[in-house]
Amino acid sequence: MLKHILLGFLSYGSMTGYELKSIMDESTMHFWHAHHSQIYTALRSLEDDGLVISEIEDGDDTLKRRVYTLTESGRADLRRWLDTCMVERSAIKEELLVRVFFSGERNKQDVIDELRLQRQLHQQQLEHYQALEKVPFHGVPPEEMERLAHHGPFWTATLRFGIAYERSYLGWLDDTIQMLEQLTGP
Amino acid sequence: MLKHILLGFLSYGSMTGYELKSIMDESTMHFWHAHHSQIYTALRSLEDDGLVISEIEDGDDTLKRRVYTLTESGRADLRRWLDTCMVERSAIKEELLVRVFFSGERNKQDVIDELRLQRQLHQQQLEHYQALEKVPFHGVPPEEMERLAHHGPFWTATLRFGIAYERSYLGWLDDTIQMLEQLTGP
DNA sequence: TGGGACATGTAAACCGTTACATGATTGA
DNA sequence: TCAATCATGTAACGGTTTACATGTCCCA
Repeated sequence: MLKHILLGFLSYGSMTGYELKSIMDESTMHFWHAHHSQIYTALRSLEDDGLVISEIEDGDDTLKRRVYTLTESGRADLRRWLDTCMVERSAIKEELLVRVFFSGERNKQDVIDELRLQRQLHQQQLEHYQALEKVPFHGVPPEEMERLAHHGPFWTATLRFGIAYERSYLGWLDDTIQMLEQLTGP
Repeated sequence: MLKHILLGFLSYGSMTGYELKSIMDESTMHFWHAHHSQIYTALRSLEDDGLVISEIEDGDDTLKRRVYTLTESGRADLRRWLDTCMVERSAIKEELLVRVFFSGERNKQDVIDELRLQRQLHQQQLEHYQALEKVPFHGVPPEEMERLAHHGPFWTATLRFGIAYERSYLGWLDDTIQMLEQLTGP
């Protein structure tokens, strides 16, 4: 998955590992994230497979930025991946739900407090998405905007997913907090 | 995470790896899943750490069922884990969103077809949850129901999450399909 | 001159998936 | 006797996280 994300971003233009990490933190963060260590090793592995090539940016200064460029083989691999439709749902892994599931023996107020904290976090996340929605092409340099304009609707769609998800999450948290408050016993 | 799920189920009563896999497939499946291979190795590792003990069920027949039982140490570990509140949101990893994000160069109809297939899958999943909701304590043997009754509201809460999630997912898919249909160009 | 952003990596540990592998029990 | 279900495991591989490790550039 990460490899295809990297190929996807490199299809927009050549970039360093650091830039890929930054752009992911600004855009795919809410549906796929990766640590910088993972990105650097994935890029090396993509290079071993001939899907990208790298070169050190003009070596007149000591700061060595390794710029990665998509190869034809890499572009073909990306296209093949995109053209192969997903035929399953992607599975959810939500730690909070595991905790709620096993919370039958916990102190009721502790559970409520935990859900209220999560409520805050998800509220913040919702506000973050809503702010991003107002600034289309956040993180895209102005000179690239025109060339990438036709990606806009797709980027916006993923953002709308995030907004719908957080709203639904907040609704569930509110319902569950209310249910717990009405529950008798500890 | 998986280890705490196993400890959680073993806190209800002693079980084999096979039973733990079955019970997970019926209950935590929609927010955490694991393969049997992972469960068997995790149980061995929990035993190495002294959190569970196992014994082969009365050896008069050749069928060897290894029954795991929570130790005091395991129970304490579970309690410690539950008493340590989560202080971050759990991150999402949704492959479909990655695909949508990079779908700007794809054939529009292919994307719509992919989303429609996902629509079917999520519709099925919603119906599955709605069926489960009507049968409280599905998968719990009748003689255990009373003892586990106070877990009911928590189990139901996770199911309600699943229902809200799938409804929200379906709404997003419909919106996104509609957006794509109105989009000009290939 | 110190801190923060920029920039890149390695190593170990851990988690998760897929494939391989075996064998018993039960009911049709 | 055949298939489904019960039952348990190992091995290889790949993905992910955490910690360790280093050094530059630029601004205050």
